[in-house]
Amino acid sequence: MNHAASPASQTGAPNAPAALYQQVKDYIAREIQSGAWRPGDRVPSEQELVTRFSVSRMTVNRALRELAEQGRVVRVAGVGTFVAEHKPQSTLLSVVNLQDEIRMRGHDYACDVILVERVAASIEVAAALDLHTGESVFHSVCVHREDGVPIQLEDRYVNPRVAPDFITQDFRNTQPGEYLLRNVPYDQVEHVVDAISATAEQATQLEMPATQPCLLLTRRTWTAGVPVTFVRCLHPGNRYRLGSRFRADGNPAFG
Amino acid sequence: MNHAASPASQTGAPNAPAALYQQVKDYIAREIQSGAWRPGDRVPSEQELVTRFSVSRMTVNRALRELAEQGRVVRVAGVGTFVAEHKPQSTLLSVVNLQDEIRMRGHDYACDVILVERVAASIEVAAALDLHTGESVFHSVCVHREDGVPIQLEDRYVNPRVAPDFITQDFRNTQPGEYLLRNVPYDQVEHVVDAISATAEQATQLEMPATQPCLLLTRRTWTAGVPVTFVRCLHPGNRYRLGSRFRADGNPAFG
DNA sequence: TAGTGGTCTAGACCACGGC
DNA sequence: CCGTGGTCTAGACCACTAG
Repeated sequence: MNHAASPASQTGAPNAPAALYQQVKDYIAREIQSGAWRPGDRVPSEQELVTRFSVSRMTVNRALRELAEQGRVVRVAGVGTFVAEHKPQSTLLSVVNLQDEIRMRGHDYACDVILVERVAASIEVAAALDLHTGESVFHSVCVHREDGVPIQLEDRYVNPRVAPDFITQDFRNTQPGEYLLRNVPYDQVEHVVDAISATAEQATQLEMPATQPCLLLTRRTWTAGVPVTFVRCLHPGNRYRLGSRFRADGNPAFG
Repeated sequence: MNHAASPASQTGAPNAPAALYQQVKDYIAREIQSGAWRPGDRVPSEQELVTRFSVSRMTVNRALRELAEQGRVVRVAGVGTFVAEHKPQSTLLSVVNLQDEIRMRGHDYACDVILVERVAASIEVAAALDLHTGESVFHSVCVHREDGVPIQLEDRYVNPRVAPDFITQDFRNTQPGEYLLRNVPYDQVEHVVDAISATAEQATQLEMPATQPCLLLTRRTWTAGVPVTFVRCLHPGNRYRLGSRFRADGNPAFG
């Protein structure tokens, strides 16, 4: 194995050998992927890998730490490293900011704010925002358009405790979601995707036939554990889809 | 700042101070989150942080590297580290293995294999699997059930070049997707989610009314760059949803 | 007590980009 | 040229777990 004095392992280097930690990582990943090491099997200890690859412990440690972050191995201090049980066959789908996504496609983005009001929380909204039924909440409805075509009907509820000035904003230039992102950034988010039919009113607002199935993206966000917003985004099924591309090595590349 | 001789920063330690790299990470994350450092702003160099926090460069490097992995900063070798442009408001949704998911809920899982055949690739299938139209491909159709209720109609095409024995398998005990996972593990995957209407035949197979909107999950997988399988999973909208919960600090926790 | 992983240090060499 | 980040080393101390 080549050492510190060896050719570059720099990002840009064209035909450079992989970084040492990456070589160790690849080796372990291959043993797991090939089935040579089964789930639950013990992975060689850091010290064993140090001697086997003739690298320092920090290098082996980085390889194992990153594999653990990816969920391929489980590390237990004082015990050892093990092949993760049952490669949780989960994959990731990306949910991107609509405005950025549309503009990145080079298309025109517009947002019609249909409604901004203060209402009493329904049972559902109160539960979602962790408030009492009947408490005052902010409510907004907008239609987002791509090149003039409605792409999303956004039905949003906002917790006045964390965004008291929401109701007094001028939403002609900044859409509600954008305002919240800038002023009440969240640190936790929950998403749910459903396929449903639109109501007659929703179909009208989205300028689509009522028979068209829709994608419903429901999102809740929190900041420091306090609910910020609860929003239902309704997309005509023939005008919107969620997608992702994922490479095994760790970094997802979305397209 | 406390040093090597300081109290534990071990995982298990109850009231131990955070690890030094974590403290540096937290500091930078706070400056960004609070808005003190705007997108595009330069983050102090590793050397500056080393002197400011009186820690070693490796420690600062780990903090910055992990922030870069999370997409909060962008690092350019030879130039510097910068606050990431407009936190690409993307979030992740998990797509989990259906069989595991159902069993994890404590429900009964079953799979009816409707069909396994060899067919000539249509234009669409040929494009998806990177084959020529009319080339021979394997085709299977199954219905997956949760407690007897159809949850997914799986329409799968398999590249015979990478899974030549697919057609000769006995799928009474192992379902097609499971066979592929075990024998032709993939290293790249693409997912797309749509909301569509089921055809009459599909509605019958799923034992659902034809008017019910459906979630269509289309997946393609590759191994070493070669397409493995192209599968369309159709879910009745009222019996299935995709969901995720994401914490800001890095590791998504799905529920 | 011996082995494990978790963290940290104080150096080091390298490729890159801007000056 | 210098400062930047990317990587690597050969040690070190610690807490935890098991025999």
